[in-house]
Amino acid sequence: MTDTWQNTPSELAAFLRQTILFDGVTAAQLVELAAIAIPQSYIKEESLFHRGESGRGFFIVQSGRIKVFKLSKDGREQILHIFGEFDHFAEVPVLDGKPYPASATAIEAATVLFFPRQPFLKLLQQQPDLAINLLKSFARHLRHFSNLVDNLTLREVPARLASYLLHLSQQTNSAETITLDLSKGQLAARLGTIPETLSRIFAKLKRQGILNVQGMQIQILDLEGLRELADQYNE
Amino acid sequence: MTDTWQNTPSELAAFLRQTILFDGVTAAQLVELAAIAIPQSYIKEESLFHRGESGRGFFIVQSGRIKVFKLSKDGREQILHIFGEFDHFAEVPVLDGKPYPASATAIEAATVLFFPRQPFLKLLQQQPDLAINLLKSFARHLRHFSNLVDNLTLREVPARLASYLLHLSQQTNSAETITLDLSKGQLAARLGTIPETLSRIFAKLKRQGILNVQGMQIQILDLEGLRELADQYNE
DNA sequence: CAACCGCTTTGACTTAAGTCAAAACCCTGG
DNA sequence: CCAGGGTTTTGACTTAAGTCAAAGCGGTTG
Repeated sequence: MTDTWQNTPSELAAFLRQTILFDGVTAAQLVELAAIAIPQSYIKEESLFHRGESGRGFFIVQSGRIKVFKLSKDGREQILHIFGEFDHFAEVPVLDGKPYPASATAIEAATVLFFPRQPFLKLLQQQPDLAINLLKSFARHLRHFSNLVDNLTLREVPARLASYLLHLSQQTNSAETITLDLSKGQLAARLGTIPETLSRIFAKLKRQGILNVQGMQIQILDLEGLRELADQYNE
Repeated sequence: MTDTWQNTPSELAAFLRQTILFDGVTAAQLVELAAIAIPQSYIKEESLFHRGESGRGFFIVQSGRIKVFKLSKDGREQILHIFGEFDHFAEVPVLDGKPYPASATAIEAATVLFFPRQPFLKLLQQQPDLAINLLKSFARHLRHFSNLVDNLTLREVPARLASYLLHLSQQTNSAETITLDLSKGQLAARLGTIPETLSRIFAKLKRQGILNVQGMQIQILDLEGLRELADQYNE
């Protein structure tokens, strides 16, 4: 990890203004917040923190992507969440003072702003709007988790993959052809499975004429079929 | 569901004072909160709300227990959380205005206080301390979920059961012999499995001399063995 | 006290998904 | 342009856990 200092205070404030977390915060408050933020940069695969470490503060992503994940005793990985530009994460330890419940690693080169716990807590108490914003963001996370649990335990892997692809295809309105935003290995960890299983499911969907797969390029040949698959319960 | 009105305002305030959510709230504020609370009572197995319904408000448990759960398309149930006295739940829809992400049912006769969304939101904005309390409680829930995910996907059923039993035995300091707080069927749904599987695991642990099981009474014969089992990663 | 209903257990079987190992496939960098 | 490293795929096999059906076991209630 490298501390970076190329952000001028006003650049920082301009960036913070774009995050949902600080939406509606006054200019003066934004300056205070910017004052406690510590810019950091991470190279690909570099770890931000490990499960169990004491929670020194939380992060906002300026560029790149960060994965938050759990590891099983024998090393299998379950990705809980992937955060990109303007997202913030690891606020839980800020509030309860306990250790990070999961680990975080940059899946590509990334720059983040680090907000140390104590100074941030003080600002949080002074700024009710900020607390409400944070509450909304927690609500979003809780929803995400409740979704994740039902995906992982109540639906099988093909259905999870189908949902994921449909979700991707909605985001990129290029509909027909989509590009995976993760390596197959990482996608497996996101979907709660292993690369071999994922690979086999891709092969099956190809055989069934639902998809065309070459590398990270996925062509959806049978959208309806994919929807049906996902419909083993969706959102 | 029955509306009940036997709570006098001061009784209500006295009760609210005991919840973590309203810890540190001034007496005046407590009165305001009590004024918007609607006491309700539910019989065993009665539903409080279903996944997908619009989120009209949240609840605090006065007595009894409520389970919050997800259902798979073919009817399998995954319990996300069980709430007891002084606990509050379903605040997420209050903050984001979206539908309930899961369903809730009384697992035994219960009385709850219902707080309608809009009036509560107004109070929330006026009371920064309340917002902080709610943030802490969200933090607790998020931790719970992150734990749940790793249990359900990274550990197998015997380990989950072992953890559950150890957890129970810690709560009730009666160590050796514990009483399940859920029927076996419900326990299975909590652990992310089905009654048959749970039953078989109990049988195996009996055979191995780790447990003695008769009905809801569990005797831990080999604490160390149980710990090892759970140690396929615990918190 | 017997009939009945719901929970729990047991048995036999199926299946989704994981393991282990080897081959194929890309790249990327010298 | 080729070598070598990581990633992905394929194959053969194992295994945890689910399904379906039947039996066992209370325990409540008329």
